Amino acid sequence: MGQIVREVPLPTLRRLPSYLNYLNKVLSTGQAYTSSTYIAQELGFDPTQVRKDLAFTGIEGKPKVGYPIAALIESIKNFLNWDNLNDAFLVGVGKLGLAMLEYEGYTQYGLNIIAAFDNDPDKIGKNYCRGEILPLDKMANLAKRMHIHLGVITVPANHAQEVANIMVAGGIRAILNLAPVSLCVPEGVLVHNENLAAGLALLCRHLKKEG
Amino acid sequence: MGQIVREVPLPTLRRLPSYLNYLNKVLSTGQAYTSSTYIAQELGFDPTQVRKDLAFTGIEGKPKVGYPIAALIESIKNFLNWDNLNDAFLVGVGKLGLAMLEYEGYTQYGLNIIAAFDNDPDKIGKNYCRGEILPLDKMANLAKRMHIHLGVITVPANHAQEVANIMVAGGIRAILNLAPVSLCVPEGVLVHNENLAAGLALLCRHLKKEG
DNA sequence: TAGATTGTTAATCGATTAACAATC
DNA sequence: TAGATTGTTAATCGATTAACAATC
Repeated sequence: MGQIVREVPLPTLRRLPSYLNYLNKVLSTGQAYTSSTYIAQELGFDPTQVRKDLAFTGIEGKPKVGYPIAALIESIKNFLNWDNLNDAFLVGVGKLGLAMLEYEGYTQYGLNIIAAFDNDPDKIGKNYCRGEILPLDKMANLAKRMHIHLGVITVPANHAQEVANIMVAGGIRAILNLAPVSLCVPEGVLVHNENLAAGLALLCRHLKKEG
Repeated sequence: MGQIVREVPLPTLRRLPSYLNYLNKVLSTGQAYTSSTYIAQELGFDPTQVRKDLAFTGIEGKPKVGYPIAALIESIKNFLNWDNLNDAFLVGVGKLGLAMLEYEGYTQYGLNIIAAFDNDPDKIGKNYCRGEILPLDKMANLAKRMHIHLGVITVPANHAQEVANIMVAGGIRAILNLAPVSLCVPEGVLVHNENLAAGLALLCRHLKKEG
């Protein structure tokens, strides 16, 4: 697994998008400043935690006043690399893949899927909302040529590792894996497994406890 | 012996599905026993952690031998309430909602979506793969009558809280929220927010660091 | 100023990892 | 038996929360 030197705590990184959501909401009301107390109350966090999290992004607050909202949003976005879109390739144009391709909102989170691949001859050449489905065997070369570093895997579980290998061969260094398996990748490549199993475990266990 | 039922650590709960994945794979090779060492190696965990996690489900291993795979799978499934399917209502038949409805694999994770709701007149009455889309205003009553306790939210962010309120009114006690907002629900109701923002934060930050 | 708020250091809490006796 | 493995207690690590001086 890709081992990374981690200067920012992972929980902090995971919370930053929540701050962004809240801050955007408050900004649209015309407010200019907000404080860790308000943010914490709204999101159910601890105020100290909020201050520490935000400090990682480099923002400086003003005692008595709080944080300038617009600057704070920029600071978080910059920290997450969300001020520039990260171009990505998606592999696996099934139902889930198509839903990903057609959803517009991911640009808000720095993700810009610019091409989709599959190895099903029935799909290759077909058009989706924003382009044509390309053959999987062109992916690695294209990724190299276009300097794509982010990949999205939406193939069935039994093909996910194979696709990951191809992505790595194409120079991709960060993979959003929506297949329900954990993947092996070399050092330096980061995989994030996003599948519903863990969430359902929490929810189903909760229901079991409550009877 | 009469044990104090200690609350299960959340990280443990999140890891249990990974064990299940691995164990099912090994079971299909015909092996009867496996050990914490092997499991840990395969999944990149610590062997002690594996033993502690598994102990929470009530399984007992045999020194020198390890854990009986079939029994362990049953133990985990039972612990997660995944041996019985949890019937669920889904609200919001957009692209993502439809992908959820058409994917068959969630039954493996204890989820069984038995009805889909929307408030778009153009969608109500239309059929998806396994049924008819129902009007949202029938949802709360139906949930009560059918004793549905699990809900899936796949509406746009700005309607998610409203839908959550209706679910709670209908007696739903566990919500899988796929809209990119955090929801307020009363004590006793568990919401799991499943959106890609946190994962993308990790991946995009990784790319930024690596240049 | 007075009071709210930041930024930081210290204390607490919980999860992970290490050590090891008991087991078959 | 001998050696691998479990289950449990102790040590470590990291994140959260508390306390508080500095600030405007």
